[in-house]
Amino acid sequence: MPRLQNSNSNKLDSIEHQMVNIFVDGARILGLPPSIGEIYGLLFISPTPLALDDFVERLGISKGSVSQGLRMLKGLRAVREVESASDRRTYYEPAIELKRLAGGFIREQVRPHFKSAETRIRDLAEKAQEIDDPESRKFLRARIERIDTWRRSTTKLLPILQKLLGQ
Amino acid sequence: MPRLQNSNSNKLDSIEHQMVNIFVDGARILGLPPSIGEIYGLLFISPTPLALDDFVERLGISKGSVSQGLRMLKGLRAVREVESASDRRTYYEPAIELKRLAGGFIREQVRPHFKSAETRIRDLAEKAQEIDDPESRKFLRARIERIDTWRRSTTKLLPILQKLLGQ
DNA sequence: CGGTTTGTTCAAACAAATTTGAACAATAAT
DNA sequence: ATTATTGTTCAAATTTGTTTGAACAAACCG
Repeated sequence: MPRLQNSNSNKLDSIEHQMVNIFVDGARILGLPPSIGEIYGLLFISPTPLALDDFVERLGISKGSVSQGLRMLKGLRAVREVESASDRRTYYEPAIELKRLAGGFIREQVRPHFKSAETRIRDLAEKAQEIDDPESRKFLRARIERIDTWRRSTTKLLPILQKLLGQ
Repeated sequence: MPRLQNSNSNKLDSIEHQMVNIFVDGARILGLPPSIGEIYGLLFISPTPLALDDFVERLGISKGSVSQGLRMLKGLRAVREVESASDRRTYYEPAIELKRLAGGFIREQVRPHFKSAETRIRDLAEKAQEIDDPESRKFLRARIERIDTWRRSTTKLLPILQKLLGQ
């Protein structure tokens, strides 16, 4: 049976909706699922902490999505749990400092890739030594060296980046 | 009818394969399709420029994929056309300077998002003025201001980033 | 010309990522 | 103890993104 809704409960109002969309776009840039953007976005404009059911109701997405989304956002240090003595539920607050958000993203999403790239490049360099033709070997070595230079430059840049986002 | 293959033609050898995989991973980090990584990766370890059919044969992917992939890579300035007087086909060479690659990616994939975000944040700021409750209005304005600060910081960072990748 | 080569386009097929929802565990309330 | 509440898990369903391949256009060749 459909029930009446007041203007603030079940349907996102226009501003909330626009804000959430901006974050969905932001998530897309970062290669994160839309639900992550929705959840963080709603939290970002909420004047009070929110619990799982609030996201389900106001975003109209499943409990499962919200649970997984919050887990990922916790991993990214983009949300924090807030304890509330009076309530069994876990409430969440957004982290809103760009530096911290960038730090979490770099740690969780960027560094692991670079770490695995390091290994794979080393493997490749070894294999390249076994090549017979000196011409080919030289060329390949130069290319592998090039990628590794990229990797090093970029890795060194990450902390600088985070620092520059500090203010 | 299956035909015999020599060891350099149809099947990627082990090193080529490993190198291509590294680039497929790289593409994933950047949110680009695997085929883009394959194409650029193969080109990166090729001592000579390659034409469309070379990619089709050596990567075993369709002509359509290669055509679209090369178009995107051209847009990103990650590959360059090389003219060859003796041949009708268009050959490609990779751009291998990190600075240039980063520049292309920023221009094509990052800036457009920021540009559209700018508009959407402005719209949002206008809408926020129409809110009646002064408390809510104040809070929302602060949040919108916060996002816009993020946007400005990040936008200002892009050229610096590119510069720092210069060596 | 008519045939061949080269490359593009785009709807359909396919693959991968995301979301759902029902089953479940854990804890609290009665 | 029994029921209600809160949150998790994960296989299946759905959605989204990627690749394919056949049809086509353009340029060249004999």
